[in-house]
Amino acid sequence: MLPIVTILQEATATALNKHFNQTILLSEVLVQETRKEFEGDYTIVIFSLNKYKLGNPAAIAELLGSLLLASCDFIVKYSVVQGFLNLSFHNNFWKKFIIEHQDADINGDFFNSKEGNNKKILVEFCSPNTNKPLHLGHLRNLMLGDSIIRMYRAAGYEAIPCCLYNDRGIAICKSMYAWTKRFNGITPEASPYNGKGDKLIGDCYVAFSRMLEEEIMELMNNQGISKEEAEKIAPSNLAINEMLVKWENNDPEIRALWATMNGWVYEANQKIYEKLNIPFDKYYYESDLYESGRDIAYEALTKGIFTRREDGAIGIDLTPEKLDFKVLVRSNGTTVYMTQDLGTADKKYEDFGAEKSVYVVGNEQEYHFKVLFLILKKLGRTYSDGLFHLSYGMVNLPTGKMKSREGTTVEAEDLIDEVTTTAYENTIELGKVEGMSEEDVQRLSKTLGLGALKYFLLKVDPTKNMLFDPKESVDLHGHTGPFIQYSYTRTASVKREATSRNSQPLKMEDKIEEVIADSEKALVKTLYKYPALLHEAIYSYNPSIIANYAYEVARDYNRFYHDCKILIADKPFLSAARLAISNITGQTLKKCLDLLGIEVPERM
RNA sequence: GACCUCGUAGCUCAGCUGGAUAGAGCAACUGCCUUCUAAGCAGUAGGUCACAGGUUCGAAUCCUGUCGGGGUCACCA
Repeated sequence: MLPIVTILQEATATALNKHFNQTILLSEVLVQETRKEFEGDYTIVIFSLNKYKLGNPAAIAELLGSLLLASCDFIVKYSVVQGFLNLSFHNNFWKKFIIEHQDADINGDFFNSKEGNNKKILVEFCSPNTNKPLHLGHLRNLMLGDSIIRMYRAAGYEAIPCCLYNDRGIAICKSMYAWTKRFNGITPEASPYNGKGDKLIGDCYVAFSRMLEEEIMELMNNQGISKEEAEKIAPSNLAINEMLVKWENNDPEIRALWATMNGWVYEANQKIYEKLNIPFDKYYYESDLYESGRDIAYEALTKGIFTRREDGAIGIDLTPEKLDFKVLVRSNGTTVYMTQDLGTADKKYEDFGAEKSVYVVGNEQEYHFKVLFLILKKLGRTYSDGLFHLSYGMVNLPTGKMKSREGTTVEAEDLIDEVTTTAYENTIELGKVEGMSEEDVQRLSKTLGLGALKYFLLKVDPTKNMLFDPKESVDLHGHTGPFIQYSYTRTASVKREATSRNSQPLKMEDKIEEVIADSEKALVKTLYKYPALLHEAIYSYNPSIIANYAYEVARDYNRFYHDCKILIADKPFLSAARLAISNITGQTLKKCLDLLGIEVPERM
């Protein structure tokens, strides 16, 4: 089924082409929903055709109106207001939609498309370091990545979630060194960590910074040297550099410590992924990949794509692209971050052969990915056109920026626990626990708490920086996840009640006029838009489109619910129609939330 | 310094491929539960769409400039 906008564009172009013997492009025909203060369903903006010099807009609108009325059987009337042609659809059009979709299921054709044709798309997200716990920024990342995966699956792609662990390097050495110095013998099982090894490692990382600061202060005071000089000779800094060298030389002791401490973090993170219900199909580790781009670099050098600079460094001159010379192998023969990414890109393609590959990474790395993709293209990688950096904005706190070294972060796990607790308290307070076991209440609280958190982070345009207000994130009213979940439970409740009353489905012969009155129409029109919005959300890698649409559906439904009695004993056809609308709404809300990774309860 | 990005109600955000009187939520104030769940609905109030020019039938939306916030510009990751 073609989207209605396309149908109207085609009908308009066909009618006018014939009448004026001109070629009007579909894309030049502007079709939009009629504003609610005017009569009509869809509007054609005649001004948009000005460039074809067809004549006075009002006259063209009249003409087009009569042509469309004749050619499109679903149009029942039209009106012209200035240069706007407002088209009213026959109630049958909406009724047909309701009848055809009253049994639609979230796994069915209406809610999913096949446009992906089972093509593979790899989505890398989260990308944690192993030297500290996951924080709020990772949560935004995780939820975006998960939602992208879900949206692509709904569009018929084979979407593969993967996670790259930055498990080596100087940062991990900092935590390791601090642990040996200050925490030796303390394991995640010890108090106050209660099994949370990521927190222990995070504390080590912070401890290292303090230790180093103390040393630098002491050196500066005692030896009267500058801060830069003090940094160079501070024992802790010397020690971690030595550690890094030992690690690279496979020193058994260092490697063992490294493996143990990383293990703590993997375990802790895994628990969080499980809590969030965000699984990965594949994990990559920097420690396996960090030298993998070297061969590519040397090969590119022989092909003349890369060049050797006078100082011996190998890289690529991107000044023609108005970028700089990018070094990929240092003059001492070691590789850089970008080189590793070249190797990783090849490895991913080797593993999955995905035509599309998305990196969900913060916008501070835009330059990095711009250069990376450009180099891969110059290297002639066939997959390079399918690479996309989903660049998302930072999450700020009311108190300012998060800095892990200063301990001003919001840790992911704490936040998840907090929203769950708040949801629990609210559920109790509202007296919604009747007939529920303690276990039910716990499960509901988790569903609602996570719903609130995920929705809060996903409703904002991913490319924009956002402010995280802890109070607002656990709110259950208004433009929130729980509001949408609540709206779903209303549909579920109506459905249960209808089943017990044995309501019959809507049939074609049921009265049209009463079935789609004004009270129902706004909601039906909103429901009708789902496929177009899914397409738009996928096309723009933007789950917030789905989030905001779900809110629109929920709001329209609650208005409808308030204005219309759904289960009316004396008017079975009307009841059937409203029940059908309610059911479609329920599935739409469930599907939208599912695309956002949010579960729905049946009661709340 | 150069480049990128953002600036919409007290706060958080929609709207931005140019279209009709700029929309929500939160916060404030008013109403509405004997009814399919009030985690809801309806209403009041709140705006020079940062500012100044330009493009045109029409600009929150496009262009230029100014101001303000954020980011990037490594042989760091």
